[in-house]
Amino acid sequence: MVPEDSTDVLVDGLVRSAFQVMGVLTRIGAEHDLSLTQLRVLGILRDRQPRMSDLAAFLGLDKSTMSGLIARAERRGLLTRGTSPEDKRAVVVLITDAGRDLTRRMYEEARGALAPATGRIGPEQRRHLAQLLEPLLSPPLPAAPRPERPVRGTP
Amino acid sequence: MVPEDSTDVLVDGLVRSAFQVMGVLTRIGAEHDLSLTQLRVLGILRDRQPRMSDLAAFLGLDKSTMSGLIARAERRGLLTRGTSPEDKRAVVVLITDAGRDLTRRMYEEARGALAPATGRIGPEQRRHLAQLLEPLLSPPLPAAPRPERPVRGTP
DNA sequence: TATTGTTATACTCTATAACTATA
DNA sequence: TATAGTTATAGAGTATAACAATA
Repeated sequence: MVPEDSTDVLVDGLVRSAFQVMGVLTRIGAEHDLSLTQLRVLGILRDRQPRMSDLAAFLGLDKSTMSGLIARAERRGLLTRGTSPEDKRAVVVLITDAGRDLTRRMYEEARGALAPATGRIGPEQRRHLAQLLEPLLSPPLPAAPRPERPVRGTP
Repeated sequence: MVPEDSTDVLVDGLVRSAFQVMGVLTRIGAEHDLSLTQLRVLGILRDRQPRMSDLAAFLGLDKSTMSGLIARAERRGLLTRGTSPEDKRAVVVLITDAGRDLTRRMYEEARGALAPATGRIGPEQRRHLAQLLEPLLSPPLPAAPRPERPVRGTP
């Protein structure tokens, strides 16, 4: 029995946890006819109005992939495209009320679906786990950095 | 400032961590022309010989999806299909030496790619984090439950 | 009859390449 | 010239439906 390296056991746990969480989110998304990526985009848009290129860079996707993703979500009325006043080439993406509602519902469902897991430890431990996780997390997309004032979408 | 619920902060951390880890695994898989699902399948096969239906159930995918996934990986020589002696309808999936090598390399790359994150806390804390995570994890596919003895593949 | 797996089909996700418009 | 975004195209991932073989 070899003594286990602390990084190895942690990475193993993080990977297994990640697959488990992704499984839940994928299923919940699918129940609302959304891909995991679209669900993630909606989550990002809750408090941001990024440009197409911001989203593509953050998600590690090609800009052409974003075009299709955003187009399908826009067709469903979950978000709209707006123009930036500062750069006429840019397209900013804005969540709609319908998109916001759906997103809220899905994240509630995710909390419920993960409850059997998170409920296996006590509230103190949950807080402690969240605190230990925190330093590992990459910074999210900055909230609403651009533009200063909300932008008019095309309804 | 509303006091945050312990479950909410934890779920938020788990979701962000999951997207981060999936991003790393997706990139590493892509660098070896493998999808996230195929990378996961190879990881599962390291110490198991599941049937197609076991894999499909565990991954939450349709059996027809498995057929395509396994066919593409088999064409690349990463795994083979074998037959079960107990049930002539069943197909068991076996990793090849090439598949095992590639899998080991990819998981090493993942450890390296996650090192900047996991290195932000000390070894004690890494161990502690892994311990807190442990109770939340779903049980993996049982290791090599069927068959008792290894099965002959079709080389 | 029910289960295991494959095939045919259709749609989404994804990247590459070529294009337009703006900086 | 370089950057932001769209469109055309092609391959992989996915599910549904229909099917063959075995239980």
